[in-house]
Amino acid sequence: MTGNATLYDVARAAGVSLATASRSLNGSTRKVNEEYRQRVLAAAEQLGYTANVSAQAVARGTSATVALLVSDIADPYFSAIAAGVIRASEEQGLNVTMAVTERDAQRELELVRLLRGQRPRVLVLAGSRFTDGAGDEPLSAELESFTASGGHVVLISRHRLAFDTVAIDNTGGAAALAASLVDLGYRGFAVLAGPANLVTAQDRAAAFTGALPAPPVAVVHGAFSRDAGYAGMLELIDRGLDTVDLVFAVNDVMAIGALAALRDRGIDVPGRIAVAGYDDISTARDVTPALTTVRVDLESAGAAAVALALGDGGTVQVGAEVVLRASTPRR
Amino acid sequence: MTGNATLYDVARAAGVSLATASRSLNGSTRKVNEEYRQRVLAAAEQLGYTANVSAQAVARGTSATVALLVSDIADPYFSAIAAGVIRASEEQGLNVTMAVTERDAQRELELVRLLRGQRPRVLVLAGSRFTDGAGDEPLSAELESFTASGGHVVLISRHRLAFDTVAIDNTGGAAALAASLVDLGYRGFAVLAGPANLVTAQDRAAAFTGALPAPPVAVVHGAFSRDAGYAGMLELIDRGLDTVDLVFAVNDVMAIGALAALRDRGIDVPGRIAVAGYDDISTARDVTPALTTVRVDLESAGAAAVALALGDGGTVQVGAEVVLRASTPRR
DNA sequence: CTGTTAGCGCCTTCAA
DNA sequence: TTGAAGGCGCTAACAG
Repeated sequence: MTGNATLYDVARAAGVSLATASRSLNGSTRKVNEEYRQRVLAAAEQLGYTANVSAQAVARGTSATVALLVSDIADPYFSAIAAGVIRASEEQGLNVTMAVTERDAQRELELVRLLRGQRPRVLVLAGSRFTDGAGDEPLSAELESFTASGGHVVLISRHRLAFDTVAIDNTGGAAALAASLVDLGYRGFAVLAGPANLVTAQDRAAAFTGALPAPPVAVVHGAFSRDAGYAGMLELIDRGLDTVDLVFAVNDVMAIGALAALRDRGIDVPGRIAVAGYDDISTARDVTPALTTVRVDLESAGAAAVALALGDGGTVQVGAEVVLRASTPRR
Repeated sequence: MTGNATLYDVARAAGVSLATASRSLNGSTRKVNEEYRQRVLAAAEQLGYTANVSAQAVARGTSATVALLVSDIADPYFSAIAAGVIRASEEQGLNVTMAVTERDAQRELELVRLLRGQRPRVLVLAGSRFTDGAGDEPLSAELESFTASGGHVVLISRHRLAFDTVAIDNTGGAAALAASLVDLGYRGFAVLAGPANLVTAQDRAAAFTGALPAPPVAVVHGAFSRDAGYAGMLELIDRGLDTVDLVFAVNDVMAIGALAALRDRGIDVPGRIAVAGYDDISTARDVTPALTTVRVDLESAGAAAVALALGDGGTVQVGAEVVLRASTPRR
């Protein structure tokens, strides 16, 4: 067989009209003679027919797809979210298409435009906004015109924009973590605060320091990555951390980088200095010492996003829960 | 603005014909009066026009999409591959749509049919086949009729099927690892061999044991996951590993599970027993002790898959390189 | 170089 | 219930 079988082909093979074939294959309310139906199904099977979803999308004016935009799919944070989005989408018979922004606002805007071209039913944006609101304006406009044309937009963890959103509890979790650590006896804090212009990073850092009895000894900014965590920790070390007994990294990936830096410099963790992160990515429990962190159910967040879009919209919070592990023993 | 602007709208707004609008917006070889062109562009901009890719796909008879099928996107192995596929696709102006099989052959087949419906230009299947060939037949048929209709199929790491493939060096790497370990003085080996019916797992295990001077002391099967690695290691411990001085897990995720089990049982690594894995996922270097493994550049493999599809096809090997770390010191 | 006009594959009124 | 026919948004000959 060469070339894809078309609906017309199966209709002819089954000896029925196009309409009947369409109705028995993809139609909504079935009202087609059972015998015809069987003939069509058989013909389709025999010809290896698969409906051309593009054509369906054009004809119906809407496609069965969910478009997902993430910063970096290799980052466990986003791959967990993606897993949730994909699972929930598939359950609803929706396909997901996906693109990665590499944390570039400009690129993000382009990709949103591109994805809009697919006329997806839902557009999910995961990843935090920038605090300076750079590029917010055109993005908002783009998203608004998308919703105006019947699409659903769901934001994961970026509360600055006015769309349905799955909020991740950054402030509550960070504050609770700070409280727990103080409770454990820690007194001198340093913070690997991540990008100064990323809302999520800033929220976590601010809530954490806000819940401390005294201001942190040091705050270092850097990218949201493992390597930046490593570099930031080195910087902290070089600055001297005599009065520091705990380093809080605003995400686990950075915390793991920090652990590596401490190890490489021969500084005992948690003996000399304790470390805590945020997110509870799966490797958090596998590093040594196991990392104290704040658990966020990212996969649920992803699933919630599509549920929100397909449901009544609004905002939903996914909780954050402090998970104390070996990296922060009682002091 | 309500509803999506259509090409017809912008043509009218610009005072030109549909064809001219099409040509200046999406046309290939541009041969349109610059003034008209500007007018069209302005109108498009003003109306917030985005080409309906579905309509384009229907009209052109081909879509600009790459469909990617992975076993589990939350698994770092697959998310690295996905990152490569996405990056390379975007560089070529292709969108990627993605689905996850959850390692279920039946589901995989369904998803392939579903994805075919999108008439993608390329279909990338990542993830190993089953040794029993279960479900190979219908899958092959499906893939063949896809290629027959002009699509490109690329398999990543599953050499049993006759399509273009990005082969991952499982045997060479495993053999080299075995040799290195023997060289380091290890003599008693146990293998966490993963699923008995997964080609990749089997290849690695077989090549590893084949390169050993004597058969391994023990071989345990289980899923390809962290938890299965943990469970398998416990089983090994319970069987008694007096003569074992090294455990090889056929992938890093399992190896990390094994490390956790050893830690929980208070067994010193690498003092009492050494551990090695495969893949060199990014956390391999962050666990303690850092994991000896075999590096496979998964992201390159993903990128190579789309290059292959867009190029001349064939088979490409991505190399494997032994990476010795602290988990396997000289004995 | 521009506009007209068939389609692309499918869905969906509208009569029959 | 079935079939014929128009239309979805866009592209690609085809004439002008």
